[in-house]
Amino acid sequence: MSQPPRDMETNAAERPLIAKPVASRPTSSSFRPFPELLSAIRPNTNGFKPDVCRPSPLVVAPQTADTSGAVIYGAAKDVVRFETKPITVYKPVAKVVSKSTLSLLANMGNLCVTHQDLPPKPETCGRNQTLEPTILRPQTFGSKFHHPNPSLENSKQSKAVDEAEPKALVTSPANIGRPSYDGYKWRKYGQKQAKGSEYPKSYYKCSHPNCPVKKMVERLFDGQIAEIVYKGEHNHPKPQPSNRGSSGQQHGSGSGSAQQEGLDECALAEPNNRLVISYNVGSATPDNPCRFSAVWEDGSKGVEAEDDDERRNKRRRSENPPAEAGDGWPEFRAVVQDSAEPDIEGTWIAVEEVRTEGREAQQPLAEICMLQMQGPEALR
DNA sequence: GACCTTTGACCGTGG
DNA sequence: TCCACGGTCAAAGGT
Ligand SMILES: [Zn+2]
Repeated sequence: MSQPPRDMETNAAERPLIAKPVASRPTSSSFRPFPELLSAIRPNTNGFKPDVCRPSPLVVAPQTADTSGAVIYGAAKDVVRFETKPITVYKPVAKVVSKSTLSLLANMGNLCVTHQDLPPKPETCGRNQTLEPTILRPQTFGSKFHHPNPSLENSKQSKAVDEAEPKALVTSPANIGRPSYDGYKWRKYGQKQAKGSEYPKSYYKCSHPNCPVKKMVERLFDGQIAEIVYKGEHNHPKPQPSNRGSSGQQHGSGSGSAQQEGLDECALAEPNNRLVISYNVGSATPDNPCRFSAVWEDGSKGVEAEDDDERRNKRRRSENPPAEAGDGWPEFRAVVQDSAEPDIEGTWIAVEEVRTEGREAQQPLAEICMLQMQGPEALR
C-alpha cells in the first residue's frame, strides 16, 4: 500500500507548541525571575530547538486552550493574519523543590523526594550566563543521575545546565507512566533517546481516525513529564471519558468547574492534598480576561488573580494577599507579571509560598509562564 | 480482536 | 558524499 507522506510538516494545521500540563516546583537555583527569562531568550531566539521554533514569524495572539492544561494553539483566527507559523512557548520548569520546601514536604508525609545538598543560591541568573534555551529546556538533575556514557556527561547541554542544578526532585505519582491527561487518546509510535539529553522522548499520535495531531513528550527518569510539544489541531471533539479514574482521565479532577469555564488546569501533587491551579493565560481574550486561581483540593485555601485588561503591554506586577493560615498547608499567593519587551509578550504567574517565620525569601511553589514572541525575522 | 507499547530499522535533513 | 540526528514506520508482543 502506499504510505501517507512521512513528513507531515507540510500540514498547515501543524503548529508546534510547547506545553506542560503539570504544575512544577522551581528550585532556588533554577528559578529565574520573569524578566530574566525574557532577557535570556531575547538576544538569541535562533537558539531554540529547531523542532519547536522555526525561523518564522511568530504571532502574538490569544489562543485557544485545551481545557486539560495543555495549551493548544488553535483558533486565534481573529488575530492571526500576519504570520505564517505561530508558535507558542509555554515554559515549564521541572518539578523541583527548594530545600526548605523539601523539609516542609518531608514533614507532611511520604512524598517521593530525592535530594542533595543545595549549593549557595546564585544571586541571579545573569543574562549572559548562557543562552541555552532554558525557556524551553527541562532541567536536568546533574550528578543525581549517573550518565552511562561519559561523553554524554560532558556534553554541552548537560554541562550548561548542571551548573545550576536543582537538588531535589519531587515526583508527582499521578503523572508517572502516562502520556499526560489532556483528554484525548494517544497512540505511541516511537521513542528516542535525545542526543545529549537524559530524557527519552516519546512520540504520540492522536488515536482518533484521520486526526493529524501528534505530540512529543519528554520525560524525566522518574517518569515525570518534562516537556510536551503538540503539533496540529484536533479535528474532533475531545472523547468523553468512559468512566472515572480508569485511564488517565484523572487530570484536573480537583474542580470540574475550571474546565467548564475554559480554564487550563494543572495540579501540584502533595501527600494527601493537591494544589489545583487553573488559569487561562494563553487563551485570554478581551471578553475572557486573564484569570488565575490556585486552591488546595481540600478547599483549605485559595488565591485568585484576574487581569481585566488583557491588552496590557507594560510591566505590571500584582500580588494577592496571602491566603489565610491555620490548617497546616502552606499559604501561598499569586504573583503575576507581564513582559515589558516589545517583541515578547508573556505572562508569568508564580504561586509563592508564604513564609511567616523569618525564613529566607521563598521560591515559587509553582510557576506558569507563557511567552509569545516575534520570530527572528520580525526582530530585524 | 482491538488497541496499546516497545523497539529496531528506515528515511529525510542538515552540518 | 558522509555522517549524525530526529522523526517515523511497522512488526512483535502485551493487555
Ligand atoms: Zn485528535
